[in-house]
Amino acid sequence: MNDDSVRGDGAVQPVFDLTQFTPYKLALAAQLLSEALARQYRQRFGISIPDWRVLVHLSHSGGASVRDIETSVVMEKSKVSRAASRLEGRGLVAKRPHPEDKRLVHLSLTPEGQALVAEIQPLALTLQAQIEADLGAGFADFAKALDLLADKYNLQGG
Amino acid sequence: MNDDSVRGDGAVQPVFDLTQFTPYKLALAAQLLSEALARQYRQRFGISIPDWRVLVHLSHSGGASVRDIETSVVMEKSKVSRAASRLEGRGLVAKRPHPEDKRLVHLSLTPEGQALVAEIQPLALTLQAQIEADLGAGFADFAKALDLLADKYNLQGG
DNA sequence: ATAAATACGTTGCATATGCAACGAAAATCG
DNA sequence: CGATTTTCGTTGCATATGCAACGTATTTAT
Repeated sequence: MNDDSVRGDGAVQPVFDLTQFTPYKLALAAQLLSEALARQYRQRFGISIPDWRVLVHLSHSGGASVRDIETSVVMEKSKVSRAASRLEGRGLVAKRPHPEDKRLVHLSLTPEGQALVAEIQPLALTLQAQIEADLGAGFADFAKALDLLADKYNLQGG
Repeated sequence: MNDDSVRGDGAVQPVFDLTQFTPYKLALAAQLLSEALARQYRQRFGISIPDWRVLVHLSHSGGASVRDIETSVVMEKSKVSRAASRLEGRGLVAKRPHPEDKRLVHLSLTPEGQALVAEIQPLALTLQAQIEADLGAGFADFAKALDLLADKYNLQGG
């Protein structure tokens, strides 16, 4: 990444190889893994990754507002809103007005939604186990590094 | 991630926390880092990440076809084609017919394109250095893990 | 040599996305 | 209290994306 080459004018121009650039590697690994996952979710259950994230968060939390999901799974609120509408249309999620704060929309899984999550989770757990096996002893450090980067580059460039 | 909870019917349902799911963490870190980078590129140079990838590859290779870029930086050919057209429109990239194979479009940087790359590269190198500093001794292993995952999940789910 | 199959790059189309604007509701301030 | 600000969720709009289809060119097979 950092070998230097001398140009005709004598100035030094670092040789830059995109494939050795960490943000690129990170984006690539994330893209490939997401695509692999998305293929499964889509083919077998007809849901997208945003859908999946909403479903999982609702399963985990037992119910949440759009804003809750926006912050906890880091999705634009419009993306959450649209995913929720899609899922409601499929009968997987119920939208109810919040009794105390009428601005909020309370989202929760329907029984059908719970059943779907119960079906998909094993796939995710299997993938997780596979990744942990792939990375072996280095897995914990890898996960920590991801957390560190996400924390450091969360809003702002460092 | 793998704590189990017992449901009313006696069956065991693993508790699944999206935020501990590695594909999610990976996607999140990649997204945040990409956004930080994209902000800089866009604000200061008016280019997108696909544009940047094409520019860098052309700088590194000295010239390439759409297909070359598609495979080496893992971008859909339509994405490459559109980025190349945008960049041509801005005078940063030249499109020429390939002399031997008339199916190919030979892309190369114009002097203006070279100048732009020379301006942007320091930003990228700085970010790279920062990331390496953030991760410290663990950087090399982290990079290796990314390569391993990208390799393993390249086309297919493992 | 001719036909069929493949490769390359562009474009049309349907969908997904981010962002800003909006209306409704709640919180804060004077 | 009443007025202003802020919050929440949805939607309109411009843009970006993936995928398939297409025209052209080359390679392979007959």
